[in-house]
Amino acid sequence: MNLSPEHKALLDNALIDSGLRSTRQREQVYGVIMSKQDHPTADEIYARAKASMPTISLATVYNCLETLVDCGLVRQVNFDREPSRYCPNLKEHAHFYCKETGEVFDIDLSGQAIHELRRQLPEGFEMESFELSYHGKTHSN
Amino acid sequence: MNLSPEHKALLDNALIDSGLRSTRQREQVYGVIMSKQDHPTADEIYARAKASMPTISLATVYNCLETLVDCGLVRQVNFDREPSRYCPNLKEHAHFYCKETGEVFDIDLSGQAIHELRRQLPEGFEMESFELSYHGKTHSN
DNA sequence: TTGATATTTTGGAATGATTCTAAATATTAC
DNA sequence: GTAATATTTAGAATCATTCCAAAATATCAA
Ligand SMILES: [Mn+2]
Ligand SMILES: [Mn+2]
Ligand SMILES: [Zn+2]
Ligand SMILES: [Zn+2]
Repeated sequence: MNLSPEHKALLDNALIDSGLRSTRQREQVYGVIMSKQDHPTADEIYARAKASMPTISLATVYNCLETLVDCGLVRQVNFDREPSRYCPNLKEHAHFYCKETGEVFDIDLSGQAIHELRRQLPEGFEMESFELSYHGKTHSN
Repeated sequence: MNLSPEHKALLDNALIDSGLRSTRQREQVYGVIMSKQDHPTADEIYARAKASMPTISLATVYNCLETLVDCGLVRQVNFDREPSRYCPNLKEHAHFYCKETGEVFDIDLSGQAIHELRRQLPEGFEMESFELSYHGKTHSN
């Protein structure tokens, strides 16, 4: 019950580029992730997706998530060994995990910070991606 | 079959400080981790430990690892959802994961880089730790 | 359209790292 | 020593995720 025309087009193009088909389930899962700016687990995405598509299966949610991640439309985010979370924010950014509430926050990174991160790699290390996560508590105020 | 007197003292003090007992198995697991500068999984640590202590169990390895991590003597390192790895390097550092070989490398971080990382956090986020991991390939030469 | 073909979805079984359990051992305190 | 406490151990349980094979669906050519 969502997915803007822009996102629909993004999805279809990405799928076509990968030689994959556009399906109701893929739209639904992508829509669920895009419609809320948070970091849900597969289970949470399954629950939200079922609300307007009661027949979708958990296996399909996992399949769609893998597809979306592989197409670069969604980011997979892991904290320690907890269940994976999925992030709609494609900008290069970090995550803050609050150990009190379990909430996850996006943290923007300055160009300078990203540059500095790259600079740490010695000769011979070809970085393709990095993951930066902060753990701590948030002052609720 | 290892563990320098310095490490033995470190271990005993840390255990005492936590109200825990010094045992052969804890020494063995700590010795295994300290005796090689790499990032073994629990299974690998189990295999190495068994070489000189054939009766040690995998459950005990897991128990010892948790104890050592909680005492701050060893770092637990995770890449995506792969089995946890354990790191003897207590300095604040990052990890480079080579997607070709699966090897893990320690990456030193400059004070400037660490400062820059801290600087990214907005008001209200109290960082207790951070994890930075790079993914890519290494030029073998 | 129609049917052939390739892809996707689905429910349920399998996987595998880790954790749990409860009995056997080891360590510490008295 | 003996009792009290902590630790180890083997095996069972957990649980997120992956695998499987059958049913449903999408695509394409005629
Ligand atoms: Mn994947
Ligand atoms: Mn732990
Ligand atoms: Zn995010
Ligand atoms: Zn390390």
